[in-house]
Amino acid sequence: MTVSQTTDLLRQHGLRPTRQRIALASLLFDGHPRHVTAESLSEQVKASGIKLSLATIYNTLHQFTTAGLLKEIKGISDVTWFDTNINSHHHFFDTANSHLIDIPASSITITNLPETPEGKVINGVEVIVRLTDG
Amino acid sequence: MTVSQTTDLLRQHGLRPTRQRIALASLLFDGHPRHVTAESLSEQVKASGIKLSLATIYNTLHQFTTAGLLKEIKGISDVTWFDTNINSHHHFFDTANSHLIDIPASSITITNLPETPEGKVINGVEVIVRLTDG
DNA sequence: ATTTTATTTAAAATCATTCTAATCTACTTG
DNA sequence: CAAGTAGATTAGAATGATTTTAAATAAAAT
Repeated sequence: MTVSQTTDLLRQHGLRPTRQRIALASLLFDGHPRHVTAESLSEQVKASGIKLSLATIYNTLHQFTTAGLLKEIKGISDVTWFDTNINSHHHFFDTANSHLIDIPASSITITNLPETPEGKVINGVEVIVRLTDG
Repeated sequence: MTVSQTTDLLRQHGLRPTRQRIALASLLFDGHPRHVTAESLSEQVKASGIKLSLATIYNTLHQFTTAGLLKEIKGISDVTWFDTNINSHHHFFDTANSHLIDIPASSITITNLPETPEGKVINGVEVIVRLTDG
């Protein structure tokens, strides 16, 4: 993606095409699917000789997410939950009040899962159904 | 559950029945399913007039988890991930190296999901298939 | 060119969680 | 039952991810 294409992309999403956003968008939207953390992206940025503050990387990742250019993989809030139900099961997570509700394992069927990568085994499957006020 | 029953439960799982563990086990294993964070449990503890350090609550939650009395709801590690794939899809999470691999949404089927609670709507479904070296 | 408004940044702050090192308590052995 | 020892608890410091603050800078509008 050229700088001018990146500029257009940013403008189309209501974001000023700053030097920093252009640099990050160029790294992120090269056509290959990519999973990044603020830290991993910061390392890529450094490796490519650009200097950006970590705060800007956090800001930009959130702005891109709000703009619909990225998706945040959320899990269940940012704290660790423990469950007295030790059987295999899943959860509703009510984002309005951070409450969890159990979903029986029997409610979820997984079909045509891609092959697990060579040398790896499945250790657990966790399904989170995120609820908001309707 | 009586104190002596709680004591037995702890011993059966190789844990010394200390005052603190008995207090926490009594709160947690009252027969009702329960979802707690260290913080929420700490508040319950305070509300019931007992004094325990937060470090002990963290220690104990992990010990109970290791002993198989609790299950930790893990999500994807402890950092926030962003994905350039904005379509609905799911993930393998390789715990050995913290790598994510996309799973197409079409691979997962959800059946007989319990009714969503009154006034709530489903905002998203996230499936995490945890991988370990096998 | 000037002004307005948004963006970036370094540094401090925050929040969940873990670590440290000292004290204490449960279990074991004499 | 009295010590001893291994394990547990704790306050407080440390850590690590993320957010906030407030000042400096850059983009857009006039």
